[in-house]
Amino acid sequence: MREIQEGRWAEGARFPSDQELTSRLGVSRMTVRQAVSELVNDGFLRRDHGKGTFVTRPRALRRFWTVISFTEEMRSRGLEVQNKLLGVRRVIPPGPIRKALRLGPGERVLQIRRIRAVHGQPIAYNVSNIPLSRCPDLDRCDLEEDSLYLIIQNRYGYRITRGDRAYRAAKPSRAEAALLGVAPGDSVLVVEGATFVDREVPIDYCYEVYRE
Amino acid sequence: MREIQEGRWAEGARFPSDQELTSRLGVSRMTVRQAVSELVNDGFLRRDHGKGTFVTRPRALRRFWTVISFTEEMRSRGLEVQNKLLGVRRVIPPGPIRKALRLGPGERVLQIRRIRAVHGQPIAYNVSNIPLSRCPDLDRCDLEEDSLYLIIQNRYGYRITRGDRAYRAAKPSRAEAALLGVAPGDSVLVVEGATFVDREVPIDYCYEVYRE
DNA sequence: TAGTGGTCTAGACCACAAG
DNA sequence: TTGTGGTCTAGACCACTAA
Repeated sequence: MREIQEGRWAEGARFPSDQELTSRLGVSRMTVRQAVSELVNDGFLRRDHGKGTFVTRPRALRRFWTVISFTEEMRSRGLEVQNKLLGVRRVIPPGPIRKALRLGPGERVLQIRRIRAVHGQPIAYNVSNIPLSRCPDLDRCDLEEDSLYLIIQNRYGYRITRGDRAYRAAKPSRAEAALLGVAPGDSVLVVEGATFVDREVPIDYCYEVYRE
Repeated sequence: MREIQEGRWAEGARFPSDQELTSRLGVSRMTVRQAVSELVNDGFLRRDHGKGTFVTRPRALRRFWTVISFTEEMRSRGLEVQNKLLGVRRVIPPGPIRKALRLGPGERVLQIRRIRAVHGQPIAYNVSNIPLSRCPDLDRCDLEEDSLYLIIQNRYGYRITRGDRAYRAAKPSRAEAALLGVAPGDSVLVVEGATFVDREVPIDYCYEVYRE
């Protein structure tokens, strides 16, 4: 009973209710719901409790926020994210990071090390480096609770406009393997790069290791 | 009835059968199946028809290939991709692209323009620039059928090792809006950058516009 | 053959939204 | 109050797998 397909419905149009499909197709309601659920999962329909079922444009497959922010990417997939703070320090960054952030020789950054977990399983190890001159007293915020980029935008009034990322497959260091719960020989995905606000001002240089 | 959670099962271990859960928890089988289906969808369990249900490690949320290759990313989500070839030309690339690809002044690239579609809906506009010196006669391959990066690896023996990408939200050009079927004022995601093989040799400079 | 998952039935009660 | 989706029941038959 899978003959319900997308027949060029207009976006936002009302889709037949469970009851209507049940009687029209002569199948039981559980069967209807299962078929409709597939279309909902594929992003063609949206159910509103008490209101009805509606045709929706298939959700965008990539959006600026979902590629730039780990938290947003996971949420867009309907997964809950836990951030575990490993450490927060004010440090003078190494040369390449200083360069990428366009900082003067003595300027310090806030180095934030975190483990991102989904369903309690560690997924990624993340190090962010944020210039203190651009986000003063960032270490007074609740960095464990919510999206770092949300804080940067809401508390400091920046607008994040661009993200540069380099992707490569690699072997984790011993410490990274231990943090992610993988074998040292396993392959991991390393993502690295700067995030920019407003007029091309770098606000973060992040280094991430994803379990693969 | 959602009290079935992940209780640190070993990977590959057998999960209780529907029947066993039904009698053990005192609920009906449809209820059990719905709860188990959620765990299957979230990647914690795998069902094998006739064999049983097994614990599986949650699938990786980001892998090198799924962030580097559009085709692979869509396939990993269980979606079918269609590539529509708009045009293939041998051209001398503009300065910034020539620089990113580390080409000499007169060297030519194969410019490949494509529309990527999922479920018949256009999702992205993509322009790849591939040095002909590194992939001679690439225009003789079937570029519509399959993954460009698969061809580069299989036919030319390269191993793709790194991808650099810059992400930004933008407004589409009039031509891009028309190709993607969006309004000119809508926001789109622009992705741009080089892909590298082996010893940091750039093999592609791609420019992509995603519907948002 | 016995056990598993895949699908389906014909009901039921509930929570939510709108008139 | 009515109609909607969310959840659940207690069965049933089928296809697949392995002994």
